[in-house]
Amino acid sequence: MAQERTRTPRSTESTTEEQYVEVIGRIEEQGSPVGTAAIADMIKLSMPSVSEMLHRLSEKGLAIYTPYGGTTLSPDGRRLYANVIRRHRLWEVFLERCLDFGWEEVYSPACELEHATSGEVTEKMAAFLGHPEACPHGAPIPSANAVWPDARGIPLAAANTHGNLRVVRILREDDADCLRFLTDRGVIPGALVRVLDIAKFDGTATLEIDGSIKAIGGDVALRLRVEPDR
Amino acid sequence: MAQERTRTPRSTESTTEEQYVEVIGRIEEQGSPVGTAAIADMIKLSMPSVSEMLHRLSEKGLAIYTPYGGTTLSPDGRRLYANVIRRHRLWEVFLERCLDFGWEEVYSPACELEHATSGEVTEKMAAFLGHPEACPHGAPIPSANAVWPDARGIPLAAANTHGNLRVVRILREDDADCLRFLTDRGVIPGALVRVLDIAKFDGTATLEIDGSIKAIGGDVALRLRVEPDR
DNA sequence: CTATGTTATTAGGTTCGCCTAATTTCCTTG
DNA sequence: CAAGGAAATTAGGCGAACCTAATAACATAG
Repeated sequence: MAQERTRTPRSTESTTEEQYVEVIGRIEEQGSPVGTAAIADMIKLSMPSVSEMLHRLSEKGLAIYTPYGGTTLSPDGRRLYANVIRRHRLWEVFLERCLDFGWEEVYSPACELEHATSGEVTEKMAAFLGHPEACPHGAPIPSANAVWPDARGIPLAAANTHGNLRVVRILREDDADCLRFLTDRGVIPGALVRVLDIAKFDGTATLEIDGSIKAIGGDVALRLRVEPDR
Repeated sequence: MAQERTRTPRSTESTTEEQYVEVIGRIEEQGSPVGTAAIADMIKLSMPSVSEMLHRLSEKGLAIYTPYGGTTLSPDGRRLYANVIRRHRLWEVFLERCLDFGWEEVYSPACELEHATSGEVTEKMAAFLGHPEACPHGAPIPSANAVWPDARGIPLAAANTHGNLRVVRILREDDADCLRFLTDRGVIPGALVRVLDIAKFDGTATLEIDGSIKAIGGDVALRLRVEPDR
């Protein structure tokens, strides 16, 4: 309602700024260069809008931005990023575990909730959920003081081809279509798979899952993280 | 994050508009006349800002606004109001029941969350919480199709002075100080009280609660709703 | 029935976020 | 190393939501 004029009792960052910081962080984490175009593409806004906001984030000390040269999160920006991701992924856990959403559906409602969540609510949620260390996609949840747990899993292509592998994480949790595709094939976090082949040519993977054989395109295979099953 | 440009997949109402509608609805429900000043006061904005927004709400068909003459919610506005209140109070139930917030603290975090909650999340929350009919303050939660359950309780002053009464609702759930005051005295929803006296002069009430005697000022007493204890 | 104060609106201005069109910078390829 | 194209920025504008100062409407008390 109103009365509390604290839109968000976190600091002075607007929802919009948080969104930009989140997008920049995600691109950085993918290892891609953080260009204005990449941000604009992911956030679905025009490049001039992004360019303008980068100046603002830079002034605010959240990003390090060199015109024509790309963008990085500053230490403050990285702290905020960890915080936003923490809120986001805790909501994802809640939505899947308590509200009966599928793991492939939790991303977007979490995006809406994350910016409306105070620190107090965040920490009480974490306690309520038993301080989970990963979201339903297997991605790590940073601690309240912005420390990241060790990322679990290695790329499928890097795994020993012999022996059983446990799927521990799937990247690009925003790509609902891809997640549904993988769900169809049984490739979900926690699944046990065996690699029959990975094509040298384009990375297409042939997997045995639950006794049946499934093929996964190279692009998608790159998004899987696995661990040897002990 | 981004990608989903649906700020809120409900309709086309902005967060801001929802806030105004909520405030107007609450004032209406109190029975007070809905003047620009009352809205401005509750929402903590200047009167010109409110005046401007009333024109916009009027155009959008959410409010019926006569310049110099006051405002009412339109049927559409009333529907939206019920919807916002539903989200708000479901969050309050969740915050109190699951996250260990006190009933006097749930109001403002719920204000932040309510505008970021899609219909799908709302209904799954309702199911998760067992379709509660009242918030922690005893206020009714409208159904998904905007039907209000019967309001429980009668004003303290209207209750039979002899016999035990059950506190079933406390109005003005936004007034945290008052709620804390009442908590101190054990006047919380569900408490059993006996009226020893209600001053004719100013309504000051003398109550017996849990074996001890407590006085409650007339203004506050007006906010209590009770039921005869069977 | 006029004077006065309260209530409300109009006028005019700001900031934030966003856009399109025009221009600039940079990189690459012939 | 010039030319072309991709990437990015600047220029100029717009709407939403806010504000202060100035003005108008209404209600009521003398």
